[in-house]
Amino acid sequence: MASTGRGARPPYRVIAGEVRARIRSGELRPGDRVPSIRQLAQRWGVAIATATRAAALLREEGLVEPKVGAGTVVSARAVAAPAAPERRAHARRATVLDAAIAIADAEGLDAVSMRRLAAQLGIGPMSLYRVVADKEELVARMADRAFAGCPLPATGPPGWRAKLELAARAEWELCRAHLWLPRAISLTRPSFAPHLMAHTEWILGVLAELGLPPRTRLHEALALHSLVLASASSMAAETDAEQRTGLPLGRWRSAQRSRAGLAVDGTRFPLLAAVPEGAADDLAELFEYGLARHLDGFAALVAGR
Amino acid sequence: MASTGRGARPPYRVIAGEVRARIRSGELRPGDRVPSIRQLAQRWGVAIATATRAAALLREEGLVEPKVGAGTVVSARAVAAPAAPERRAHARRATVLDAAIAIADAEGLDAVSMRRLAAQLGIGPMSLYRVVADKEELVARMADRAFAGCPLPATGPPGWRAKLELAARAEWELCRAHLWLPRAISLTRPSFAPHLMAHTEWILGVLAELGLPPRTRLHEALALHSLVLASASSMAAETDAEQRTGLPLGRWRSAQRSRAGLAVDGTRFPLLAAVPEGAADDLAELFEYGLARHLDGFAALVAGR
DNA sequence: CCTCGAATGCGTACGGTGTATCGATCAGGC
DNA sequence: GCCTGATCGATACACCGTACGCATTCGAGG
Repeated sequence: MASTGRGARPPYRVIAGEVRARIRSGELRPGDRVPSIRQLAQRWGVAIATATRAAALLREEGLVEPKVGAGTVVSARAVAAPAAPERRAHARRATVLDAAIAIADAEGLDAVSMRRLAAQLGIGPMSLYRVVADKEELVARMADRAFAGCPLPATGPPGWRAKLELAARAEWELCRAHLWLPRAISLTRPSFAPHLMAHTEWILGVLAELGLPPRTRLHEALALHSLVLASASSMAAETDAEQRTGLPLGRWRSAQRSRAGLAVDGTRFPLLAAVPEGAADDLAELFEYGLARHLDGFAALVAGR
Repeated sequence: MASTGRGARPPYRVIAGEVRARIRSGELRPGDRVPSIRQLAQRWGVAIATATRAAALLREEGLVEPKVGAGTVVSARAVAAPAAPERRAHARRATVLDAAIAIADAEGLDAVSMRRLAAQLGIGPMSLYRVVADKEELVARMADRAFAGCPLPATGPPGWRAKLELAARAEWELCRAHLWLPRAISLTRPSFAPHLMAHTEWILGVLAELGLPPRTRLHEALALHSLVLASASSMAAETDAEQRTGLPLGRWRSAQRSRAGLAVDGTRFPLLAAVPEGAADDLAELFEYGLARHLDGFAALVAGR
């Protein structure tokens, strides 16, 4: 939760809202010039940067189009081609996201703070907010960009099962390379980013030939996705904890047992205690188990109709 | 990551380490008195509380045994039974955890900060650290306590499938009641807390009759667990985002589409666009779909041997 | 009785976080 | 040379987890 609570909106939002209302009401019509940034700043008694932020908000919403040197006008209808500054921001984003991904890969997602990232890039922390609105958006875009490294072939192997396995394993491998990915994705709203959507689209394409109702197709695609993420986030939690405590899983378990004062050895949880040492260590094996069972079940569904 | 980085250990750990070294080296032998708390405090130039903390650490490790009124001596071998103060801490923990759970239920896991929780209880923030060592431990214990509200019958319905469905749905319902649970659990090391272990134990009990190798049994139990958590964490992310942005999923999607400048409507992702509106909204249905497919697949595995 | 270990509570402080705002400067159309 | 919008570095705020200091109390040996 941000420092600004539920009710108190920051000034730049108030200003943007006022202008937006004037546009909506028809007082300002398409083509009209909206108050300049300095006019806004003076009118509201705020700094230029604040007025700039309000203007940027309106621009992002597609309500206005800035003409450098000639003021800002109310845009005609929808957004035209993204203006030059938009393209520039897009280019900057790439380097910012790459740096953020590098940090997350090396030291985990928690190490990616705005200050740290800015320092890495040699810029001020606040400069990042010209490229992303939020930290949340930063993380979401990181996840999407990482997903770009998970390309699926135009024509995969023959058979739907091999194709689905391919897609699931590709995503799994991606999560293995970027351990922060599952956390970043589960923070995002489901299927936000374009590359992630492309992945889902590919799977939907595989499912299209099977004669299932569209609702079922979507369920299957999302279920596969969840399957990968669940295993991957276990793996991430595991290696993360291992790094933090310095103990591998086995040793940690026994340490916890004695500390918690639990008599785990047979008396309370005999079956759990009987599990062979290190049976859960190989998360990849666990993932393959879950995938196999799920696809077996799905095959039964497909064959059944 | 805590403020104390990798290298700089807090003083109380340094003190404890020093004493520990003297015990390990044989300079202090079992039965010998270790320096009193006040002696330690004076010797290191720290407050009594810090020396107490160091002594508490050694006590927890079972290296020393305090004799009230007669100093602290190096313990003979292992730890004796947990003393009365341990019980008192246990009782206090319950009220602390209940308060924390209440906050998390009402306002989400992020609203549970040490300060906030302490304020709720009318105590100082630091008093919490007498009951839990960490925020991490707090969250883990919260999850475990919540899991206590997920009791499974001694003798469930007939048939392994009905029993597994019962267990999975019980966990699902629990996550539905406590939306923060999936996040809290995935932060914890897998199967840490006793109640969670009891759940796993119950499932292992169901699987015991099927004649599968132990490794497979564990895989199945963990797979079921993951299945529930994956769906539940999607649900949590969804309702959380809905609260924050105030938009339900459908509206948010269209807003994002226009903002991101994506032409989603058919040109780039035709299959995704063709999915009926609101098909992914019912997470419960998605969960049931995943559960059914998985159990079908597992049934095939059971029948196959 | 006196002293010691333990528990408790409250206050302060440090270093971190995300991000709103300020003030000044840079680049380009009229 | 005006004005425009774009950009940057620095400051500030509120909050976080938690280490540490200090004062007090309790209950059990010596």
